[in-house]
Amino acid sequence: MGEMGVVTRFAPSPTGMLHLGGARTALFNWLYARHHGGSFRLRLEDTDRKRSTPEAIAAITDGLSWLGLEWDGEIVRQSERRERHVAVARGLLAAGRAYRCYCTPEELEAMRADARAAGRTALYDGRWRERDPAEAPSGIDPVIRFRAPQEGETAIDDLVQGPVRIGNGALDDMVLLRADGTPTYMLSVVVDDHDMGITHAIRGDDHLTNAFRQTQLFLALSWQPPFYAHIPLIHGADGAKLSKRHGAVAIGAYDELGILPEAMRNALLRLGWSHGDDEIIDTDQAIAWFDLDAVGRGAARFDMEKLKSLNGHYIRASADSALLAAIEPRLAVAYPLAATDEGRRRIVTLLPEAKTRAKTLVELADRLAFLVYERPLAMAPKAARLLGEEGGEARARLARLAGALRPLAAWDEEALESAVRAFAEREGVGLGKIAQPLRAALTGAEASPGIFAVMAALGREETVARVNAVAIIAAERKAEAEG
RNA sequence: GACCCCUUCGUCUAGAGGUUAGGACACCACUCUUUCAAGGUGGAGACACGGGUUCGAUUCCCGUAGGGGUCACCA
Repeated sequence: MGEMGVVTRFAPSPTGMLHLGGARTALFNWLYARHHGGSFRLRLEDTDRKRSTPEAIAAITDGLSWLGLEWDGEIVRQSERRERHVAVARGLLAAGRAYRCYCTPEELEAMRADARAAGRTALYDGRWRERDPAEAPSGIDPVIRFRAPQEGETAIDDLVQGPVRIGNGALDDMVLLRADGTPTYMLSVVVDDHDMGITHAIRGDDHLTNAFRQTQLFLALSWQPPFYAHIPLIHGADGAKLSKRHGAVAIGAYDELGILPEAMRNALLRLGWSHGDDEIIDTDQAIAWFDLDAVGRGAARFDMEKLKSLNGHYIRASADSALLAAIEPRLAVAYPLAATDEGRRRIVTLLPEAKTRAKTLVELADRLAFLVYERPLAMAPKAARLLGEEGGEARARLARLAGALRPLAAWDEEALESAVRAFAEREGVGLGKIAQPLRAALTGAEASPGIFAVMAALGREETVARVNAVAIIAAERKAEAEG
């Protein structure tokens, strides 16, 4: 309910992948828009055509879709709005709020080198600001620079950072139009934010100083700047800004790891934002609670372990059908049986048990894989140890157990449990003495979901067959050796 | 270097001028138990430092240190 008219935007440059930082920026914009009943726009800042690729665009839209952050309206591609940007720059030029600068790149470089050597900030010194264009050297295409205010200061009332101000002397006359006539990012952002009616620009705080420059431009254009909210960056394990070299991983990698989008949203939300002691916050709750005033100002590091813990929670809360759909393809790659009715039946039967044990879909699939193995099962070393040697007591007992189980009237968890317990009593051993070798025989591993659930999922035929595969053969070999 | 921002357990964080400084993940122990998990119970673990202001500061102010960000005809 809320004030209509809130318009946020996620405005990445499609030059690489969508990583955690970008994903969180998108999430915050999306949440803020949804919370206020406004709209969330997607804009591609592709003014640097050389570096913008279709692959990168797909990476962004795929990433957002996976995260469940639907944008409203059409995607705006900045490169397609070039004429408008140029027109605005020309207007500024005509109004005397911009001017032509004929410096060569070499000249600018020398200027900066001098400034650095003198211990000054390497700002453009405005050498063409008041110079007569008649003095323009021939053969040089000029850039158009903004005639920025040199006195006073520029202030923004940032929704996260609070009031921040900077002396105008710390800013220089930025380039609006390049020598080839194309608009720069700084111009495009201002024009597009205005034209799109963006009310709130929520972005990483690496843009904080840009906000001052952009505010100056808005003022020069007599436009109303949006509210700014600069959220702290997510840092890598080394404490530095996430970048391609510093652990920036594409959001899609988390999908491959078996992370659920809702867990990712929850994790990202809790990075720099909190609501008292609440940790598990689903998306509806997040929309209801989210606001900018609870966003912290310190950079946070991403913790994979916490994500996995959250993911485990959301896996446990997921419907079995959804989990089946997610893991079946993963399993079917190696085990075709997973994609059959029988395979699916086994998986679905065991899912309620198995999902309490997995922190990722990959783990879940791994723990369920034994259900769709072909016989004979490969035994893990520890599992083989549980079985003991061929002809040994453990295997002999398993052979007797198979005989006891085969004629069971009902084949469900409850019936199986009482049958096995009764068998253990008859044998005069603890349940563990039966359950562990049985687990090895049925799963090939020493750890698995509850053994009765495993048997129920495998079904009578497969259970008996797997037990006999390790027990009968061994017994026969022993008989052979003795006879 | 200049400008700007930040600093509570290992990590993410709550918190208020007076609290046993709370929670979560991770860690340890116990419990449950057919294994492994999950669950339950308990434990260890933090206010960067120095000055102020104040009856009292971790909280407010100023410094210091440390960390981060920005200084392109990239975005």
